[in-house]
Amino acid sequence: MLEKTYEPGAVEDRIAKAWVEADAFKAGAGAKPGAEPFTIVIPPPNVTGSLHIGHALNNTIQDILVRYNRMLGKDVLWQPGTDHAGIATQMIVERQLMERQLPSRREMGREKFLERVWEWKAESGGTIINQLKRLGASADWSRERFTMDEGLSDAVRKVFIELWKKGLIYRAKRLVNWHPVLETAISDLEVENIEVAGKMWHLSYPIENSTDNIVVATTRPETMLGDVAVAVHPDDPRYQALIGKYAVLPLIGRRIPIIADEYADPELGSGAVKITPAHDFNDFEVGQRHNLRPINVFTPSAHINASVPREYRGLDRFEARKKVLEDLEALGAVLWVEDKKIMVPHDEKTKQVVIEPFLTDQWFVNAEVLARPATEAVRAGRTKFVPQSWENTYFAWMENIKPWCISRQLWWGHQIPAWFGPRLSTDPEFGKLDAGPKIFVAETEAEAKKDAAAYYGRQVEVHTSGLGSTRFQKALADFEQIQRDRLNPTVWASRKAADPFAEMADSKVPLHRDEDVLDTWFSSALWPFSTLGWPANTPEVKRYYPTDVLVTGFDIIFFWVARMMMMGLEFMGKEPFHTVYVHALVRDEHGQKMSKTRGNVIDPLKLVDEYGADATRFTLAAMAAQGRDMRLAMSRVEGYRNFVTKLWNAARFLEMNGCVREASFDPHKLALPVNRWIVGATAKAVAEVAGKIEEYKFNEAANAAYDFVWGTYCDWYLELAKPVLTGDDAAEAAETRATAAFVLDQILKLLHPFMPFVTEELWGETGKTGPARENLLVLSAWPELAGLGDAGATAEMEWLIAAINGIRSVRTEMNVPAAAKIPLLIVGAGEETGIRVESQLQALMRLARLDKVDYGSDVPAGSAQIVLGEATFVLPLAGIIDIDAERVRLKREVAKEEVEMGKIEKKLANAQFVAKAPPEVIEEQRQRLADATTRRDKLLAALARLS
RNA sequence: GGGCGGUUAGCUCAGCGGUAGAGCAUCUCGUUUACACCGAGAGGGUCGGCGGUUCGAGACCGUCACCGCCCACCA
Repeated sequence: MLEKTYEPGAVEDRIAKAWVEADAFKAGAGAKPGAEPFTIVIPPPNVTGSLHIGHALNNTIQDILVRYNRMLGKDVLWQPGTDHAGIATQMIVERQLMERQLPSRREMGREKFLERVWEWKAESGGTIINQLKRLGASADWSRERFTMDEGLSDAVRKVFIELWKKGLIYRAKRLVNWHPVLETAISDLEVENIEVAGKMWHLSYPIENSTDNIVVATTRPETMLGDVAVAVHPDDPRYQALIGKYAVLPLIGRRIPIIADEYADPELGSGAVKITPAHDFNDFEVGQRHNLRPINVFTPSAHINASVPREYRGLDRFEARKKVLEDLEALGAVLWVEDKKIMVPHDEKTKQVVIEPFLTDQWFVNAEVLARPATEAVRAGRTKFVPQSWENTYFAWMENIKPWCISRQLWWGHQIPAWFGPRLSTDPEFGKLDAGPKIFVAETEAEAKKDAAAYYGRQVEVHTSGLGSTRFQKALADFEQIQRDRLNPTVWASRKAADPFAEMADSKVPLHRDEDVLDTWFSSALWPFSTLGWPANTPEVKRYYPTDVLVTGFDIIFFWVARMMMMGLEFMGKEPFHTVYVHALVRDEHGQKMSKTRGNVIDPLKLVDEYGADATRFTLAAMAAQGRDMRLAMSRVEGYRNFVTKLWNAARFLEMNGCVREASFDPHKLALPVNRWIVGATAKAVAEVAGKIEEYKFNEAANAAYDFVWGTYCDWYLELAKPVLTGDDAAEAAETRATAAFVLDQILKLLHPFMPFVTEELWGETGKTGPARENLLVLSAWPELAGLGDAGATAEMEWLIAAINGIRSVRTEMNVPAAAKIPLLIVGAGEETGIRVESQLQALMRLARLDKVDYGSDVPAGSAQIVLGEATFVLPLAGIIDIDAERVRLKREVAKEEVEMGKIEKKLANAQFVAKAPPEVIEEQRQRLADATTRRDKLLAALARLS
């Protein structure tokens, strides 16, 4: 017995367990023999994360695709897992240390700290996975992966090394976006430019040996400490005489050249621009063009460093700005200050920390080379974006792609498999400025040592990170010094004289592993194949790569999708998926992006608690229109919760009426029109829903299912079935019971991808009677109903529905009490109407609440009349209805028809229309005109009969 | 400064070349063999403005207005 109401809380847990026990989500579960694979990799949520509404949408869509394809009998793999999320995770654990007043990250050291992060991961890393399970996500949880798993780490190392060997990874001293609080490089994509009310200071720099000045402007005056030039446009007539001369940098006294560079825009400000290569991306390029050595004035925490006069050292960048301005003011070098809205780069996550361009040694991927095939794959249509408009975004970014800085100065992540050592004097780079250390990239330390030993021709000693990089730097410098000394016999002789061990000093080479880790997205980029076991040639790699669909939000097209495309093509030779479905962003009711800092987050788990996972999922699916963000309204969730209840009650109705499935049931052999009609309508709904899912139009699929179940099956079929079930024809009743049960089965399948819990529960409950179920619903086959449908039965039922609607409408308008049963007189009925009335008499009487139906030719005075085909349905309501009201009603109906007729007549009178419109459209219009005219005439006749 | 998207019923949103839709809200009715998380009925829109294409335009094109997002180095 079904409970009176559906209680999602209790049921969902039980159903979830049943699925797990049946291994229903395992790769290949329910697959037909010889089935083709269908693969989706989950966008791995941050291991630190908890489920937000975007995850809920993202995973609901994936689950709909996965469950649907599983029911089609494909060999389905939904590969789940989590991402180690370098920065976010490290920050969480660091915050935890602080809160518990434990030693800080640096105090405890790298090894201890990482142990702690792993502990934390073991404790809380499963949170989001459990939350996904609560949503009903049917991923193969037995295959859960983590981006820092051993296997995935192998893949990362392998890819790094291969790209290094191909020259697609390199190390360079470049300006990067630097996070001065975290003290690491961050991605361009993690920087958000925020407009703030700022100021622009116009500064005057004196010209050397002259009384002249040159005026420059800046929004960041503290950077002037690192100025190395002033640039003017080569054609700017105002400055021709100054090009090649020197300005004297105030406060510092440095002579800086006045250079000609087209970067300077004569239209802007004074036309002269200060050049600070270490602290501005444009200036860096100018500096390179003119061979200017950048002067970095910041420490990693954006305090002033030792390269400037003592009084500024140690100041925070904003304090330094103040002091620099004060001092410049004192010199009279500040000409004027302008209020200005300026774009300031902020850390995207907190939007608090101002990001600095900072000169550091970093690792880069030559993204330009990798982007070419990745762009081509989309151009050629081998990978398609849905909606397609996102392809433009993808192209725009890919075609302007910049080197990808992949190193991060963090501890939590994949440590870069590179070891640094000194250069030998025989090395062509030896002694060159900025040559950097000798780099050994290798799988393991042992291999790095082997390579190093080969290079140096002697043993090497690996300095562990515990040694600290300062000591290593010294060892490195000492080694190189000896190298240098050896090159000069005189120097070497005196050195040997001073130091008896000099000869031995470089017998051991100091080698040190790079302490940096890789950008989290580096490992995410490999996700579609690393999760399948690559670089090992596993059966899964062969079977499930390339995957089918990637379901994601647009915010990570650059971060992730583009990079998976690059890595997939480079290492697997095939694009990682044929379709990228880009879903909407879920916004709050005001259209704002949901975020913790805004405090406008709708917690999907609360929705699940309150309304059930099915209602939550269905809402998200129903609102997932392509190409548009969704604003989530609670009323929608409630409405779809009601839909779940409606389905539940329909099943209860069947149960109460003994509507049990029959093994021998054949939907092709039904006697009653109502049953023939509903199986046809079911087939149509199934085809519609399937088609919409395959087009990724989840909202239309959900709505089609909803309309069919509520609007057709519940509102009409079950109501029409009632008189048959209680009627005295046992055969008809039996057929109807079996049909009702059969259609419910199809409905459960149809809705299962959207509402897995309640449908599985009902599948189980309805399976307790009738033929035994072979499988859980999750593993059952998608309905095969092609070919069902009966035009005659459909026409008859549509006629019946129109008749009932017509009578109901009149009853309400004429204020006939709902409880009152009234007679119906049919006038002018032809043969077809007669047959239909006979066939549907019971249904008509019950649903229209009639007490008898007669045929006649006269219309009694004071009757309400409804035109239906060739017949007029007369409700003799003398004394009950208000004649004037009925006259008004009929006139309104006449007017409606005449408006319609007018429109069509105008169209048909238009020679252009008749000449150019397709014949079927013209025919349709003619038919509509004829119909409207008939209805109008009958209504006029009815009106005439009234008086 | 570029690019993208939006503007349709009171609210949240579908529809994107041939009869304006849904959910919620509103109004009326409701002794009915499931369901009041329900049933029946009703009201409510010149589809942002203007121009154009077309036999025909919420729908296609142009333009304007407002809203939102993404990208971008104005010192």
